[in-house]
Amino acid sequence: MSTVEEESDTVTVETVNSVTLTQDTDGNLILHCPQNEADEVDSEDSTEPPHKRLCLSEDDQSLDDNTPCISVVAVPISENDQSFEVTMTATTEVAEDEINEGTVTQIQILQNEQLDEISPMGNEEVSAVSQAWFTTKEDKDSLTNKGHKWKQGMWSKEEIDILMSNIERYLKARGIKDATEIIFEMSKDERKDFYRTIAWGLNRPLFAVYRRVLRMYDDRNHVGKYTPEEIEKLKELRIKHGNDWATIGAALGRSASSVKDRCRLMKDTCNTGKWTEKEEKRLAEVVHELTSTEPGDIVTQGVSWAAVAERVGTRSEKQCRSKWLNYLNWKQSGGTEWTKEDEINLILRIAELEVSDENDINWDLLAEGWSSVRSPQWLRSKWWTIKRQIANHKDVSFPVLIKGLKQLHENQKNNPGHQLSENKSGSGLPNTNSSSGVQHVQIRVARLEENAGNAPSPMAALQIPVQITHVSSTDSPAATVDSETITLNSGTLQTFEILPSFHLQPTGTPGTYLLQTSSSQGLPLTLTTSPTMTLTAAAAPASPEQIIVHALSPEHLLNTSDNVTVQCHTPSVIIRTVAAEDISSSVTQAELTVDSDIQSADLTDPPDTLETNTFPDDIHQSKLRDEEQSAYNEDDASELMDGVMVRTTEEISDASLKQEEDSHSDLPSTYVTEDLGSPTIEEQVDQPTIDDETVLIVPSSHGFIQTTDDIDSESVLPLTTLTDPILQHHGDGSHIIGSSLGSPDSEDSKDVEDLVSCH
DNA sequence: GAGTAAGGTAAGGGTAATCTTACTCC
DNA sequence: CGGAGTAAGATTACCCTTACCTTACT
Repeated sequence: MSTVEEESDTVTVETVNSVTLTQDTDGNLILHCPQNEADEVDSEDSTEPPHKRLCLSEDDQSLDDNTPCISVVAVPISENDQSFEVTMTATTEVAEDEINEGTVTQIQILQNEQLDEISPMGNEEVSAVSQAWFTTKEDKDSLTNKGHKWKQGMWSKEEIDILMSNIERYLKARGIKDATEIIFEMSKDERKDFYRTIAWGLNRPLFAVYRRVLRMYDDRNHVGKYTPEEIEKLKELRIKHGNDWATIGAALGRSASSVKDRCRLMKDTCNTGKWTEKEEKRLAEVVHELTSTEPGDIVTQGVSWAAVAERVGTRSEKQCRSKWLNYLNWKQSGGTEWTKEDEINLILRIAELEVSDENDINWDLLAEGWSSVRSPQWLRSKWWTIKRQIANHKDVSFPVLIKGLKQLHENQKNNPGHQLSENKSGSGLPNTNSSSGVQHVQIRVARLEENAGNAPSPMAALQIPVQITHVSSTDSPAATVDSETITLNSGTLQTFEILPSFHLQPTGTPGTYLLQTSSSQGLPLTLTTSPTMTLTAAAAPASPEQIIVHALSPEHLLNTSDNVTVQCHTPSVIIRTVAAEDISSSVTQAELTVDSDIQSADLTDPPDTLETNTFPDDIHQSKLRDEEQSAYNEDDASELMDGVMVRTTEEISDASLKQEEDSHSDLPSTYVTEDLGSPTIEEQVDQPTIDDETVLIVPSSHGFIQTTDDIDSESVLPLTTLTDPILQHHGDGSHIIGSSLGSPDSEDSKDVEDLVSCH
């Protein structure tokens, strides 16, 4: 898949026919190369075993520009063991057909006695970009003319990982403990090739790598906010040393760039706070003057803010820029107010771009002709605000983020009656009494990516994309809402994405994961797999008092090839609530059994050992995400809300709920009720329903039924047919609880509210 | 001494996050 | 009137690129 450009004569290439792939908790694929195979390629008689590194190769041809880039980190298992582990991470989009057709047909082991002299990255493509210092325009033009492109902008986590890994390897190879020794203490000669070496696998100019490394290891960087004392001292030093930032920084214990940046904000003549009309007028005049534009013209680029600030006199360049781009430019040109519809439009437009990386968005283009957009920069900041509605937006892929936001806002659009503002007054949560203090937690099974034809391993069995949101039905739902997106790469054979939800972490018990919130909300949910999937909610002190579990619509799943869901693969689904004090001795509060005819995947199947030409999806996540997004685009948003809903609640005090309680006097501790705002159609045991969702409410005096209650099967809700479209699609499922949710959209809308308010 | 690679500095545009302020609602 | 909540505006620490300079090596 990628090869080494500079193969020296000392390099020999052997092909290994099979390796074992596993996956670590980060979703990285670990390739285990058996020692015997490694030995086979060890043809040299040298007393010291040759270094080996791994090379994924599509064929014998050299790389071209379209070659997908996979970062490979090869780590020897031990000094004496010729086995090694390789971590691979896909870094660019890979066409899935390439994957499925097995274009990666060989894994080559290269051996070289001076491996690190060739590449620390093993198989990384040697980017001409990363090996060029180029800071001059000529250098850039030269590379551009040769068809090279390189990454700019903020470093991604993947890039930093690669960089750190490279540095680590460099240090290890030379027995150096601390990178700062090299960076700050060694002479140029001593650290020869350091930057070139660690730049492998990074499509950034060497200079960018150099700057990044300096920042990373400079302990005078990231010191934080300047204290008033520091500011005073900085002023003195500035007078004394002028623009000698290195000296000032040294005296202040700050990096040169830090003091330089801070000084940019400090102008004796600078005002702070609200701009006066006079200042605004002056700023506008200066901007138009310096850009040779007329009042009313949109000016967002080509402004020398230092020059503007100089002329404005009372504000710094940053202040001028911010004021202009975020307000004045728009005001001057007669822009319109930004509305909620604009927000939805923004998400839709971004989604339409179908970019896999946020950096690929052309904000200038996006902002063009959009009267309520104040500037491309402002639009981007607006996007940032929207994005932050998802708590862990940083942890998810861009397509997934878009997908979640799109769904969220589409639902809002479709269900304006469930806006947060209405929630606030209680109308958005008709099933709960706003005075009850009841909190809701929603868990939505979102979507699953499956590598077709392969059964999951036990550890990979639970690949349940879930979306969890907390909603308080108190007056301030937003305050308690948390939501985030999970991406799970469980096992080697399946990849899936999870919409905004909680972190799912392995617990150490095979097949058991712990769902954790990123906030202090304390909602540990334990998911266990086979043969029955169990969702266990442990009631932490701050835990919510309602749990709602959704299963995806069957259409959503079955319209895709990766229709593996809990419902599809397990004979039953049990949803339990447990008291916080004893989560381990989980007590069934409600059991929802969902028979499924679908046995497309056996959760207990042992893990497969992959052939080298079998590429796991994980490597191609970006592609899958693209697919996922496109699949999503085809879905009706409401479909996502179809499915099973189980809810437990401590206090169900609203009238409608009480009504239902009355109607279910035969189920003293179990209530079947309508979904939020939806009429309820209760189903008797074993009665099929034709509803999209089933709701089960289990009251508990503590939000969760005490573990000591030890509810057995008798106390489990009576069976009824669950009319889950998923199940219907797969034949008739027998279900325990049935309750109609006449308006899935309304629930959908609530999800949206939850998400919107989660930040 | 010239050429070149590597390292370095300063300027300034930009981003992401927090802080502050103004406003609204009760 | 005042407190709480919220959104918008302001601020700022840090990031990144560009242009140009310096140093060391061949």
